[in-house]
Amino acid sequence: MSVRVRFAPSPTGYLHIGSLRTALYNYLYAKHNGGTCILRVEDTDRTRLVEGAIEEQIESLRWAGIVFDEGPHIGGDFGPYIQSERFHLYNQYGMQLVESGHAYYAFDTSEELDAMRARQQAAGIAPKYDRSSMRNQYTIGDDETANLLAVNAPHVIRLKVPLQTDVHFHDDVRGDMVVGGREIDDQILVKSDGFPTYHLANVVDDHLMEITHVIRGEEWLPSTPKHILLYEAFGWKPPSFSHLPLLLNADRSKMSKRHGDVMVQDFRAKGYFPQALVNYVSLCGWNPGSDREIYSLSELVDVFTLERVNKAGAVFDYKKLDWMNGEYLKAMDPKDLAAELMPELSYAGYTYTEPSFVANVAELLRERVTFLKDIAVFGDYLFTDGIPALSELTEEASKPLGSSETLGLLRANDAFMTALRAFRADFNDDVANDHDGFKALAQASAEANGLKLGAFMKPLRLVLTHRDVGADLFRTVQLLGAKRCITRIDGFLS
RNA sequence: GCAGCGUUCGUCUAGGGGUUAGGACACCGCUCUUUCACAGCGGUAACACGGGUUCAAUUCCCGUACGCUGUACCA
Repeated sequence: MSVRVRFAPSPTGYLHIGSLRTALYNYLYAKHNGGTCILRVEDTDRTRLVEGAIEEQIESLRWAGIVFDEGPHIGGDFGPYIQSERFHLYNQYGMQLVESGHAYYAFDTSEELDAMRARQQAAGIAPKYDRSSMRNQYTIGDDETANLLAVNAPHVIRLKVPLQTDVHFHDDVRGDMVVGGREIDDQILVKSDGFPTYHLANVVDDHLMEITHVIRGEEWLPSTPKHILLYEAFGWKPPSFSHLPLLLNADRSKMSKRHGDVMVQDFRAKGYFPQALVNYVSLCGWNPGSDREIYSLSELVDVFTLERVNKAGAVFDYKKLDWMNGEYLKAMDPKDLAAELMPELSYAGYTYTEPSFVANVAELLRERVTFLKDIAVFGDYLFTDGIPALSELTEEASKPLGSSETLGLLRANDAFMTALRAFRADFNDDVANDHDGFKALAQASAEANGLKLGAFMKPLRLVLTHRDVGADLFRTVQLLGAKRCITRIDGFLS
């Protein structure tokens, strides 16, 4: 039987990085096995719906390179793929369970439920729906039940968990599991508003959509026995389950917004490459069994197996993600980098944006930044005619920056000023394009005034770029071109 | 509280009855160098604890501790 997996997000907000990892593993597993990857929207809770959330999540997934074979945005033979469009199905299956005795109506009010839990708490018992003490009805033919239903008394449908039997299931990540029936609560299947809960809708849809493998976060492990019970009640064959370890905050709690940016769009906005984010996240909770760490999406498809998924949660390491992003930055084709950089440059209003020039700049500067877009800031002096004024430089860009005070000190430094004039006198287009000639001129100018090469080059960089740091100065000069260099030197000397 | 799950360097992890317990990020040092980086080289750093099984346990078993998740008419 061919593999069919699903990623089933709830449209309650932006796509979480943990959800991206879950979607990724589903995708990798499906593609590794030549199977089908389905997107299904689980919007059974109408109170938590967020407008536009589905679209945002699909877009984030698309950005990450995860493509689905079936889903609300592409269709398929098992649709609709949005649960709110399938509500009629769940009611029908809920009724079926009541009729077969696997579920029952319960008419308790929330006050009664609260009181029950309070009693249990006081008695030190685990809170669980107590069928014997509550006002509920087990049989549909029952007179009182019929009367209550006739007057539209608010009610839910609950799963009738067999107390005496243990529920067994196998998890492909964690092995064989067994949970005693007495530990499982009589889960609400259909809410009093007539809408199904996740548990019912999820099982019904996984069955109807012929899902073979459920790959989801570890937070679902405790409710899996309920799902198994539902499959058994319906007489359906359950899929196999894999519960993924959680992505954690530095304090090892479930990764959440309180501790930093955790939405995929946050990472996107910061400038991470989707390939880097996907690559990094693939390694949180799984490993390929080798020391290699850089994998493209299709390479991940080739090597991904559920057997190599870990059991323990993984703390998300933003620093390692940064490193990985840098690896991608260094590996990419400068032409592509230039194309991606272009919007930043036009936004900043820069004039030197000829693609091959930008590609050269990107190739030169990418060694020293984490994000591509940093090049636009870090190398601002390359993209304009006028040298950016010290005061105009952003704080981010000015970390290793000289100050106007430094420039003043330079002007007071006779040895440097004389050397700079000597350098300026012989500097021309040829020098700007000849590494050895450039170095010889710089050296000669410096030494004639008793300066070491470094004591000349560093200030020269400051004069030309208004920065203390940057790429190799010769290559910088080459990219700047003789004309701009001369203008800047003259500007400083005048 | 109850239930389930988990526990190898700070972090991600490899490994697995006999290993100098390997790699990566981070950190530190050195080299390179006109700066900052990059790179190269080197370094600090881990099997939670206690019992058992065994000639031998970090690895298997049982406890304990700690952590996490769940315990909703949320998903």
